[in-house]
Amino acid sequence: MPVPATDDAARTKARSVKSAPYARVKDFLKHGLSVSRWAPGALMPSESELVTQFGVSRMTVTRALRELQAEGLVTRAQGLGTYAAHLGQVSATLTIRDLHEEISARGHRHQSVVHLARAERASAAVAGKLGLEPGETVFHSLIVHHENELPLQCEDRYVNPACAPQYLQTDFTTITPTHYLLEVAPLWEAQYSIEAGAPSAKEARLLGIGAQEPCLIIVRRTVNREVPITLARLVHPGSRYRVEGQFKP
Amino acid sequence: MPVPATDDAARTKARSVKSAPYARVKDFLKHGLSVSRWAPGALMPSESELVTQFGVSRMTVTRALRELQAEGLVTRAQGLGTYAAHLGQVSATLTIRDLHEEISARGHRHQSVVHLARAERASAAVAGKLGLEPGETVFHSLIVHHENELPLQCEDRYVNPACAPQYLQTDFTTITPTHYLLEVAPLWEAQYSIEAGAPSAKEARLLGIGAQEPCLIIVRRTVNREVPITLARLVHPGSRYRVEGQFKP
DNA sequence: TAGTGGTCTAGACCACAGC
DNA sequence: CTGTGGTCTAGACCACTAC
Repeated sequence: MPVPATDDAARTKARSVKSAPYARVKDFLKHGLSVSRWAPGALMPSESELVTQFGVSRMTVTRALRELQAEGLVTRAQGLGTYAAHLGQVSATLTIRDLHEEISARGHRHQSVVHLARAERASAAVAGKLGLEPGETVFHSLIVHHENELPLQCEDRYVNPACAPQYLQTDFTTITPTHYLLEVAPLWEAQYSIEAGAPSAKEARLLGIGAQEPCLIIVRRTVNREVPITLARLVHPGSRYRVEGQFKP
Repeated sequence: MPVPATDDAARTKARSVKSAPYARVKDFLKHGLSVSRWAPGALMPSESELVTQFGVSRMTVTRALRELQAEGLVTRAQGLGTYAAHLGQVSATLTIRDLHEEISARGHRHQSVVHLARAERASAAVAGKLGLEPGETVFHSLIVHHENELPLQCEDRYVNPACAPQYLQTDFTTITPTHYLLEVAPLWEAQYSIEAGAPSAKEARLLGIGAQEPCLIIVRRTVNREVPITLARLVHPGSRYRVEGQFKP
């Protein structure tokens, strides 16, 4: 028989059983919420109650509650208390990956065919959404992405030249616009909509599908620190693409 | 000249200018990330550096960094340091609201037509996804939701009876299944997929649309603490519905 | 051994809500 | 006035990494 239980083993065991105090408080509250111990809108234990109940300091309890608040499971109000949240609307996390990564992750080949990459004068509609004046210069690219030689996405994109002056010099056959723009402006906000619709005649031709085939259309507008960066319309054949996501409290 | 600055005024000004110390640290780092002061993957200032730089305690710095980590803007490793995150994949927040609330919020009328609400024996496919044995009892509802008398969603749903025994007693003309299930099981996880496709013949008939019309189809599976609750297929005419969301670091 | 993050403590002051 | 959350401090011990 080897040496008796080492410190390491004892510590590992203790950790796996007790985990961190703040996590124990958090799990206690989370579990109570999941079994409706506190109904939505009900008053939950105060910080000081949890302090005495768990025998930990207030900072520890505060951290647990703050994380639950960040996750949307409780709402807190100064002077009032902590309340179980109404989960009437569920915020799900939808991960939008760079298409090149997504295809590579599947072990498939990704190929970009550049149909357009030039400077244009902005139309009124485009200018409005990119914060430009109509007639100002705007970069416009039209790229069809293939997965194993099968067209997967038609990417029609307008870019604000002020945010990415080198945009047109990029080799889009090796770097996707999304990837390039992420490097140029790594922190941004985006609004998007997802809808089903028929492709335009041009899109149908580029994607090699029928004019009636349902397509998943994502329209995304990206801004960085109040400055609009880019406007993209991504059209996918419905039979070849779907968006997946999950919600996890 | 009026009375010298009151305490209140001084405090308000101080607050609006300085805000909370942890927020100042956070904003400093966030701003640096947005202007590429630290490129993705680069080493960022250590906690102790920030402590001396801002003249605050370590707990304050820690909080700022922990929140940035939770937001996915930095990655941290014990013994190594804090690194600017690669934002190769963007997690967007997609809010799925109860359809009744969504329609009401637009100031429109919502009407549910119940085409089916009964117990069935689970098929192999449904049983597998709900954690049941084939042939076990499962609740099945088929409801068409209308917005101002126009069909908007065909909701085909299977429910695990163990999670919602009273499901079939619910009056679905006044309470949506989503709303009811949220009350029965307030804390849950969901996986879903969004795709474009043609409706089935039955769905086309129920929605009053052509068999070729593109539809936005959401398939959602919901589980609560390892127990599958419900499986839903939501079919919307592409011309009448879209999903919107946003990403905000 | 030195530097990093991960966590906890025991106090403290403040702002806010309700009585 | 009391109780609530919101925040900060100055220290502490630990685990991990790299040299």
